[in-house]
Amino acid sequence: MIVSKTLINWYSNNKRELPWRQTKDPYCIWLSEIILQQTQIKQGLPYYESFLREFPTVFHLANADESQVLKLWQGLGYYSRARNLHATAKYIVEKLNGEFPSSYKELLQLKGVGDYTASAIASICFNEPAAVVDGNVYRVLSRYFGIDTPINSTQGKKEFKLLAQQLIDIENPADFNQAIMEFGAVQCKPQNPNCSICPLQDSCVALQKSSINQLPVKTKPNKVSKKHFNFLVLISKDNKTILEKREGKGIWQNLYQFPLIETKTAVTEKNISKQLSTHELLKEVDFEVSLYNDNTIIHKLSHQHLHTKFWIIHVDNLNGDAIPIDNIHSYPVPILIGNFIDAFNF
DNA sequence: AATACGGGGAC
DNA sequence: GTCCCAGTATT
Repeated sequence: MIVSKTLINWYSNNKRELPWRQTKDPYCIWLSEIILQQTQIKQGLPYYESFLREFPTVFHLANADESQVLKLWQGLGYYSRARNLHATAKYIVEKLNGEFPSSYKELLQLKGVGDYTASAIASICFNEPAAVVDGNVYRVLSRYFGIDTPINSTQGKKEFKLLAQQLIDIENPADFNQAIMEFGAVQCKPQNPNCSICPLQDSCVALQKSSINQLPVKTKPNKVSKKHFNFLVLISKDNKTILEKREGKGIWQNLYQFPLIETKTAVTEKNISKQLSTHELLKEVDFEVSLYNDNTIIHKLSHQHLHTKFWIIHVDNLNGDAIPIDNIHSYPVPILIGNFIDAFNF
């Protein structure tokens, strides 16, 4: 693949001199990779130096106290990395005689080592053609191939990993992996990359389509939206009520609920009464309304908080769609409704 | 499939 | 403020 060669060539001419690039010792590579997870080189570099000074080998690290490791990690964040680092060092010393696993598959078993880190160590130290996919690789590939699959979706992770794996130079996986990452960090950077000096400018899809700034696509974590649900618990003198089936998409499809009035904001009894008098089910009907729950029930779904009020509405009669309250348990209902039914003394 | 997990750098 | 950074573990 010509792209792979171009990247490796660019790397040989442009790579920064970094201490972990002077060695293939798995301990050093492992340490550097853990430190650099979600961490910029500038921030991680001093920690790499101090860790190697304090713990020159995996045996030194394994013999330390966890608090000593955490102290040295102080300020770097994501402290589970430090705890896993220490635990893994002990594991390697005590169970593996101080010898690092040498394949992607085995490395993946280590605490704190995921797909990325296992690939990095396997390729750099053991020449295994396991493609790394980090934030840089997502950016380079999405732009070069013009792929807009969200990089934080399951689909995207699969797709980009496969693409990187197809692209990797099996003759030189170590340099290819580091090349594409370094290229992403230095040349194909997030903001305002200088594409006029890019060695891939002639074949970059995003550049042709002027979509460099649109890629990669990352779906925003949906903010939790707040909704106000008002359920109308209608009760007739002959002990009937009304349940409605939820149609269409969205939550609770095909489940049953009391007639619902969704409002933009929380409503008062006075406020809801006004709406009720014109409601389809209550037109020209005498009714008496009261609020069941004084405290708003906040039902939490993944991306919605449902601020819920149950309004008890007594009427003389209900039409033919009403069901006997005694049958209410035969209908599938959301937990929110089910909890109310169980708690309410019909 | 979401979410928690840190802190700093770049704009 | 917003986005991003050589991601992983847990729910």
